[in-house]
Amino acid sequence: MSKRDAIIHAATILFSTKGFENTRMSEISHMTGAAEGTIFYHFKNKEDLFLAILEQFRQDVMNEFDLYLREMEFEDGMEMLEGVLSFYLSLAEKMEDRFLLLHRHDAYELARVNEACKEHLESIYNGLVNIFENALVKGKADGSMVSVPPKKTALIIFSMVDGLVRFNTYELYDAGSLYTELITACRKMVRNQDNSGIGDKNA
Amino acid sequence: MSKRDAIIHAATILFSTKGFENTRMSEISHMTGAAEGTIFYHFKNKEDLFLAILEQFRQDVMNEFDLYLREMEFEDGMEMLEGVLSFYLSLAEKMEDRFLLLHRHDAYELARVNEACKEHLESIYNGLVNIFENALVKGKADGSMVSVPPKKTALIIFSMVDGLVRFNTYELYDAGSLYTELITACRKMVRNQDNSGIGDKNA
DNA sequence: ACCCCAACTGAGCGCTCAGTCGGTTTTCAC
DNA sequence: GTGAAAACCGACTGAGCGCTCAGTTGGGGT
Repeated sequence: MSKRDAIIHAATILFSTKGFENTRMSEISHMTGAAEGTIFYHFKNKEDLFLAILEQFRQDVMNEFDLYLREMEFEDGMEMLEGVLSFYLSLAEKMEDRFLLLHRHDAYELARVNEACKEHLESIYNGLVNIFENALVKGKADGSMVSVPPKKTALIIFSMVDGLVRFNTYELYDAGSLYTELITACRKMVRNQDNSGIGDKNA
Repeated sequence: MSKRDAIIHAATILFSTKGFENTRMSEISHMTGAAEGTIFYHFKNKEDLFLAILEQFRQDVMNEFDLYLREMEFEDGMEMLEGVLSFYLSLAEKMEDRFLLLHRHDAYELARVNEACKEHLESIYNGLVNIFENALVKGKADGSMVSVPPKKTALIIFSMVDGLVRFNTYELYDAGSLYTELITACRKMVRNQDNSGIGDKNA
């Protein structure tokens, strides 16, 4: 592992757990065994290091999803949605620290003044929401779901699952025990079962 | 308005928009006209000031909900859920800065080392989730909803609405345009009508 | 053997900022 | 009016931190 990679790795953990501001360059240095000067040799400043981490995260997440979607074959949109949901949750567990990074405010702060950062963030979010949206479009086409506005519904589903992951990292509730309820809730939201008009056929 | 109140007010805005770490005591001083020494006369340190803000927020939110629930009379649980949802969203707009504070990571960070902070946070979240839960229990009792696990469903609904508010503050999507979809989604999740055997409550 | 240069080093500079302290003003009970 | 306490003030301190820079190292090319 090169010094540069080691620095990115250590900084990811520290930025995630302690936050950008609360992480000292000296800590990263100490954790990697690299001198402080070395960090500034590879990254022009602390902010630049942060962006490198974000970019790496984006690539890794998208790669994971690409691989997953390529190797899976879904019967219909409903099945795809469920698959994508649970894969998202497993990813959030597997890459826990970096998801935490996304759930901090540091990146959004930086995005206000740094165009590159804003692009990274939007690209990450759009990528994720698109995956859900694709499932919804597929489900609509094959009749496994009712006709819902795909983009908006995707956003709602995303905010739901993202919120749960957040609960977990905040350690306020055990979100893990909510996974089955989450899937059930999503299914109810979009399933095609009673053919009523959208929501107004009350028994 | 006393100096102390002015300090809390200014600090709330600054902590919300700039974050705890990024807010200088000198800024709070400048914004209020109070000298820096005065801030430390009223609050023993920066952290203590932060906790005072949190506590104030908790009280205000709970007061608002108490008032709302007292003056409203709901036909059934379903109506209550919708009312509570939209009131939550309007509150988030009205108290935008303080909700932003809740969506930052500062408080959760502090909660790890500060017991009082953790208690404030849990009390805020439990208070909010309970409100949704009460609506679900009511709906279950009066038959306007299917039988769902109230606590878990309340958590899911809460994470959904909270996620939307977050989108808004992050300015990534216009969550406002999603409000009607949100209500629809919730209704589908819990409504009592002919379901294909999942939850079978009678009309 | 020699050079070159990318990689790396770490002491230290310049600055920032939470918190202090000695003092002044305001308030108010008697 | 008087005294004392509460409220307020702001220059100052000192620890901490991002970043610099002059110098070292080591491996590959000739």
